[in-house]
Amino acid sequence: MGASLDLAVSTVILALLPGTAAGCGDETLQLHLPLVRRTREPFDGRWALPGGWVTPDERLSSAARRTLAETTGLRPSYLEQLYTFGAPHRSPTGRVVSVVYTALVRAPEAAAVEVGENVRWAPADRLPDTVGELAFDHAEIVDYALWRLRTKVGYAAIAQHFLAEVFTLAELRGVHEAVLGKSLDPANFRRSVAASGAVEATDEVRAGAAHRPARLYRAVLPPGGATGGYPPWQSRPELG
Amino acid sequence: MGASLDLAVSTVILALLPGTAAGCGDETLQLHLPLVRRTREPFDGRWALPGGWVTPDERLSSAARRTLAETTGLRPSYLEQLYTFGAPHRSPTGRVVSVVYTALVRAPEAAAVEVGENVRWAPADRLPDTVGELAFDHAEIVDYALWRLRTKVGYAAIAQHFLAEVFTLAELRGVHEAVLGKSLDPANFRRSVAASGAVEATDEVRAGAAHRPARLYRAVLPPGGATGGYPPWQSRPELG
DNA sequence: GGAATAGTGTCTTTCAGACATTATACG
DNA sequence: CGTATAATGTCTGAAAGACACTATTCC
Repeated sequence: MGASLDLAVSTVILALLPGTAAGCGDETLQLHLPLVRRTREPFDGRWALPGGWVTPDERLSSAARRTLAETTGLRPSYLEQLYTFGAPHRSPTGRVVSVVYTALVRAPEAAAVEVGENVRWAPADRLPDTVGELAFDHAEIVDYALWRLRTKVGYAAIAQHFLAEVFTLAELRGVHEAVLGKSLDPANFRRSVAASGAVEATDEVRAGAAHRPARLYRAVLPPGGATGGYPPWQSRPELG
Repeated sequence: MGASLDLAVSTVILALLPGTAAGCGDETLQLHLPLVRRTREPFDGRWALPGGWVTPDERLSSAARRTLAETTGLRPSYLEQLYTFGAPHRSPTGRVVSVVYTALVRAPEAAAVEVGENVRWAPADRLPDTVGELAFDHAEIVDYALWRLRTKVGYAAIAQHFLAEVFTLAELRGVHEAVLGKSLDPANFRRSVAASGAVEATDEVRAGAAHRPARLYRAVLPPGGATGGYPPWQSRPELG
């Protein structure tokens, strides 16, 4: 029946880490992703997205979770199917179709990744400068994942997956600013987030800084009780 | 390397046809899709989405075009990857991963489809009433395709793919109304379409009706010259 | 009190929606 | 001339952006 081809999953894992880039001496947050170095042909020595083969009995999202855990040890706070890439000559070794996922991880988990000779974090916007050309068509895949995150953050509540369970609005705004690459007006950001109903105030504050303490908020999952009008699943466990 | 599984493509083909549904005696346009009847197990006798297996040397989108042409004879004016479904037990006969595409076809082409014992058009919103339960998870897939079309028609210029090369704004509005299932204010629709830059006026009009002739418009492809800020490809030939 | 950020108020612009009005065809 | 739709004008309310202002904490 089916053709003789190999089905893989790859994941664009994104985390917000302090900008290690040149000229960013400050606390600037920057999108980073973990890459793994290939240790065999094709593209031996080049950096690539974490991934692996799909086994017969697991769902695609489970394969994504498993392979990214195996290669990086990470467990994402958010996982979403991005796109399926299957051009005939993506891989020089034969036909490979890759179902690509996007994952978001929080900074503490990201920091726990054991970086080594064959695993490293790289700033998502400056991949060629830092790690050279990626293997396969992975550079294109990363570009698409970034485009989608940047557009989606405008209408869906996903930025919180970069943060802890409770967070201040300034922290949430920092995430948006880092993702979009521009600064946002604190007052207007506060209003639009409040109006969206995506967060609810807790009765706690974050004190300790040299200014008025900030209230802590928590993400509120689906607006209504149904899917909120967005993807039919994505709020259900997963689908496949 | 890869697991032993079968890779298929299926396509949700959508056309706007006069509503044949009960209670719709008028010119009401309604979203329809062609279904094919299965002639073997599993789901023998049930209706299913057109599709087939991916061959080793064709891109996924080509496989979608080929299989939908083979089963229905259609050649779509628009084709876009929707989602990849791969739950372990979607098919009782073994692991099947389906890359699903959405296609839009114009009414004249749709009318040319040879309907028969094993091919028919069905109204997209009333599938259970007209054709019973679809095979596999195809009902869920159709729901998702409809959801995506309805959300996308709000921000992307895709409704024109249901129309001929030139069209009046009333025709374009009729498409939007049929897709969204609600009527739109002609004046406001005209303004928003003009502001989007998605259409340009020709110097021709459509006369012959008992009222002032309507100007004909043509779709203008990518707003600027680049991708217009939307998916990195989707304006390029195809990718993946 | 000074510095710094949290949080509010307000003005303007933009845009969607409701709806009135004018324009131009056919019969 | 009547009718029907094309196309334009205008008003209103909601939301986004710019920015002034008040509130509260640490030092």
